[in-house]
Amino acid sequence: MPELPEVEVVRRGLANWVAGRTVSGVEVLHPRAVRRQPAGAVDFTARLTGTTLGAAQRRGKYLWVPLSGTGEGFSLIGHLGMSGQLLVQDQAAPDEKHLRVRLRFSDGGRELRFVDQRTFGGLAVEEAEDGDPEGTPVSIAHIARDPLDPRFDDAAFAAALRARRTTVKRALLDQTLISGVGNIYADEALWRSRLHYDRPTATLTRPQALLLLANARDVMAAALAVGGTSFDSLYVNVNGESGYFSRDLDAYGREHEPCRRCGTALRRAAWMNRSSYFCPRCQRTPRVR
DNA sequence: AAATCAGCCTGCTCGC
DNA sequence: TGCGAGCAGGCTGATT
Repeated sequence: MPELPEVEVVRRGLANWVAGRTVSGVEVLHPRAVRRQPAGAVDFTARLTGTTLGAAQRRGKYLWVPLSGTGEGFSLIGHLGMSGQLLVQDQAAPDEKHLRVRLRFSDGGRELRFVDQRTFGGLAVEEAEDGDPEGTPVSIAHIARDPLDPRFDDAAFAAALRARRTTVKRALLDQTLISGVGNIYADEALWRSRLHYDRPTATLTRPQALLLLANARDVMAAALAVGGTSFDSLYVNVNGESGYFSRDLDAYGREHEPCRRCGTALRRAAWMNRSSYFCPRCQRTPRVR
């Protein structure tokens, strides 16, 4: 499941392979893939056809590609959801089973395909938020900056985190507070910080909040570095089977395996319809809830 | 206003 | 072998 590092790999791929190319044709094979387009697939196709793609941008897990020419002022936005992939493919390559959207280009080169098994992801063409100098699309503007963004404000984050009346993992997954963090990197950052997922945010000290942020940033940067090395330049995709599961995870998916700090068997707890992996010794359960 | 959570979606694995 | 349950879980929108 793509989180910030995986989406960043895709962004780089888009910047390398589709920037500067003009869209000659659009095919929507599943309407759900463009459900965020208010006027539907026909409108999506019309707005995209004939435009030229710019350099891909990213905030958290969202991507957007500014359009020029007939699409000036608009962006193609994308979210991979749980299972989305953006692939640069030969036109002759057979359609993927879960191919949802196809973009062809006027140069006759490889096409861009949006493939998504579970259709939690999607594409849309959207205008920039009014007055935003960075051209952030409307539906992305409410998302907080991510920790790899140079303009992320560490001190403001620490203060906002401590002001919340919730628990720390919920806060990490709240994309309006900090973006890009998903279930995997949340568990990794908490393990590195020796914090239990149910720790009330209000009980964190400022140094603890800053340490948690630093750990989240570090683990995502380290994953991005690994993702870069295993990135297959033939594709602009995240391929779950080709190396991203070999990341050096310390917590996620390691139930019953020894903690790399203290040797205690890690546990998995059901949490919010998902799982939390933690060390019961290093990450003590908060006494008061 | 902030916090919470059902629902969306498909493929795979497991137990019976 | 078939079948249902459980699991993977980010985000939207509704509710409290």
